[in-house]
Amino acid sequence: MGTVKADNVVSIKPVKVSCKDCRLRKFCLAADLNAVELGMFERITQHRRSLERGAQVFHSGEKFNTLYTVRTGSLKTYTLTPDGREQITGFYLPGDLIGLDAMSSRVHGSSAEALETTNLCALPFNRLSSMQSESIQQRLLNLASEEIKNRDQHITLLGKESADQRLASLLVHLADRFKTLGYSAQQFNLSMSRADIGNYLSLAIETVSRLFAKLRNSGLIAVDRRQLGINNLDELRNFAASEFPKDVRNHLPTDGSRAALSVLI
Amino acid sequence: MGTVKADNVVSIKPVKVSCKDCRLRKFCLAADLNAVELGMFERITQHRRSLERGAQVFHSGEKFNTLYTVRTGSLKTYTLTPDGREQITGFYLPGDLIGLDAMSSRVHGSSAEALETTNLCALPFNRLSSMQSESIQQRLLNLASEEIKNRDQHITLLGKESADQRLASLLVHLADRFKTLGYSAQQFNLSMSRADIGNYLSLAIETVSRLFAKLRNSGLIAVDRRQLGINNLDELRNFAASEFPKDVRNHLPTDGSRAALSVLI
DNA sequence: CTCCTTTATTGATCCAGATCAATTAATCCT
DNA sequence: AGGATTAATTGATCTGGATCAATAAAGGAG
Repeated sequence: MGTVKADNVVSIKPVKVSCKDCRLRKFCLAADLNAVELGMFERITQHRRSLERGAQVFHSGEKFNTLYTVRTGSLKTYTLTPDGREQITGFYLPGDLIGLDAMSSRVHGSSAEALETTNLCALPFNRLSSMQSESIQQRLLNLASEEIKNRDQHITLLGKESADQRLASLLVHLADRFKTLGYSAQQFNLSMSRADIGNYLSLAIETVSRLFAKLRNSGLIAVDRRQLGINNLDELRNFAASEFPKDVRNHLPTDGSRAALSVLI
Repeated sequence: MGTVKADNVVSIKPVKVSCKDCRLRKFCLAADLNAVELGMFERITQHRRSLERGAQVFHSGEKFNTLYTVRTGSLKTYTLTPDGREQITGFYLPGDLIGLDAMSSRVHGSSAEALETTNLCALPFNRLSSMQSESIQQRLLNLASEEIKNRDQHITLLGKESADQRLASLLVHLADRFKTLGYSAQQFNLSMSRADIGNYLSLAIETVSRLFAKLRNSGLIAVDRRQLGINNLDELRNFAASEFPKDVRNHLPTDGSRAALSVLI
């Protein structure tokens, strides 16, 4: 990441993929637009940004003027603590919109960084607003609302789930996201490092490593470096939402149906 | 809280306070409305809800159709973990809008409960939408954006701050909020229990109690049950944002300027 | 190819904050 | 008022996950 991260110049070049044919349209701001609006939208969205791993899309503190939709690749967003440590607040996959938290103050409150080679659609906010499209306003509001709900989920994860459950939850969440996007939920690549995962889940990287080993030993997943296979998504989901609070763990029945889990507990 | 919480019937009665004269207008959805729009808004918002402590405004899973603005009092919002434990996601004070996270799915993803006697303005969402007011749309978007930013802050608090910093951060945050509302930042009442504070900050209630004692002993605050006095807001703010990660704490200079802090560390 | 840096794994030890326990102080009934 | 429930404080002990440490494995640059 070192040299790449330092001062990566971002190439801005039009890429010829019309919104009309875009596989991701139903996830993006243009979801509900009619043909006419879509034309306007496409004229506004002509700029695409291509990023290498480690490249920053925007920094906390910068002036906000553009929303971005992920077209390919993935990103992380993060805030900084007063003493400069980074707290990852979200991972973003194709179809996701980033920058919503800056709409009000017009200043970015978080930073965004590509986790791998990533393509974005840049949506200049003022021009979006000037479209006066009811559909887009609606969509923005819905996406912001979803974002709040996601954050609430994550707060609940950080506040109430054990280390094991946190990692399992993340994997299940990613699997579900990939499935929605039409990719395999059973087999995918983790574009984020163990450090990123630990940071996001508020766990030490050694703990993350140990938990991967634990899940592998239990047979729930197969993991080799960043390549992940989920052997039993339902059971992994059960484990993530395990209804056994810490103090009850040791009193589990080891009889049959929870065989794989018993390895874990 | 017991019997009150159980099945509190909520009285819906018009209260004669016009939005035009409302001291909280600049914080609420009606912030930027012109006289005509304000009239429409007021006709929509005729219903006020009055709640006793422990009364629920809405439950997670319920159909969403109304946003609420806090007029007096305060509330907590919370999600439930799969095994039924509650995770508080926010405290809401006069002027705050609750329910934004449900706009997209039209189903509440969290619950809201009054922390004390509380009055709300109920804003039926469909009727708001039908106003087609650009100002209101804008305002909704901005408030949702702020809400995302607040959640990011809280995630950072849960993920990166020590127990001491968390409590100090909450107190500073409350002080700032009260100040914005025109109340004293130095002296206010904590409407939430120690249990609520602990839940919100992800700390055991015993820890919260000990931290209050610690802050009191340091001279930064005065606290008697739920009555809080902040003796030195700036120093409390410094402490909350203390740039000394856990591992450096013991190497602090004990010389002068950080005298009060040294009691704490 | 080799050297170097980064990322990940695994083991040993430690500690911040949780849990357990006992006491006190409010507040709520009847 | 008096007994009962709930909220808060304070002390003693325990533990999940952090930190420290060493090693391995994978890229990456020349």
